[in-house]
Amino acid sequence: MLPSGLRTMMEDGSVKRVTAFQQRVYEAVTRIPRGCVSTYGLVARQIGCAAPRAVGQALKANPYAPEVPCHRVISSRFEIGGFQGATAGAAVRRKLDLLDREGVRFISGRLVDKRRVFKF
DNA sequence: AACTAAGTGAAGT
DNA sequence: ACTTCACTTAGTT
Repeated sequence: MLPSGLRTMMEDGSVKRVTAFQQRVYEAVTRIPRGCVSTYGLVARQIGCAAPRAVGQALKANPYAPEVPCHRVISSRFEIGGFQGATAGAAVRRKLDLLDREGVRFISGRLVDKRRVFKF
């Protein structure tokens, strides 16, 4: 059971439960500008968390897409990372497409221009 | 107790 | 430079 202050009513009437940790993750990710990316590790460091995997878990549960641009978070080795619960397949291709539309390119699974990494 | 959308370093190819 | 592999991390269920 979660604290009662951490509920969010969605437009369709459903209620999503968002933990304090998730709110910290979403707040940080919202600051990543269009055309840039960050990494799970950098987001974790930014919010004072030592476990980047926990950031991935929070983004997987992101109820605020696309307002919280979770597609702009990739792995520290400049690989694409996951999207909508998948680490491969159609969902990840959509993530690549979203980034491509913002001018962020990947070649053979790796981010081309490392200057696009937003350092907070 | 088990499971992660990860990170790191080490060792192999 | 690339690919595994083992180990670690901490938040959620």
